[in-house]
Amino acid sequence: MKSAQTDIPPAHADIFRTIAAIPPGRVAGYGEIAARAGLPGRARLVGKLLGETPPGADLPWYRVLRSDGRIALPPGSRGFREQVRRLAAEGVLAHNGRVDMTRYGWERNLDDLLWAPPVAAPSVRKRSRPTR
DNA sequence: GCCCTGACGTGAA
DNA sequence: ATTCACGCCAGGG
Repeated sequence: MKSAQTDIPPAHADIFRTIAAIPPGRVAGYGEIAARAGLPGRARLVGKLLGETPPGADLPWYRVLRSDGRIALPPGSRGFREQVRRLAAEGVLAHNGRVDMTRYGWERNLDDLLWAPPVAAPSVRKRSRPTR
């Protein structure tokens, strides 16, 4: 019986589940999601699905970025700004539409070791430059 | 069936 | 940093 009411292909379900599993404050690439969902090389499928997914969906779609840390949506678009805002709300800062994957990436183990959090806060911290 | 178009990724120039 | 060509796959015309 193929009662067709939930026409959600298992592959899609796996992708959604994987996206939902991205830890808050972390981000992952389309390809990474596909691979984790057991569909290596299917990055485009992930993008396709998110494109079909309504903004109000109960899914952390904003934690998915391009492999280079760039936001995939058109710069300046509604969704783009929305994504930047949502990420910022989690502490993930984007500069010029780009996020530092070595710092916020789901798999940043390597960097984690190198980054060795300098416990004490340096008093000579440079102030963010005025604009840009 | 062919061609083009995507919230993509990677390697080469 | 940019641009191109491919690879990949689902849809649409």
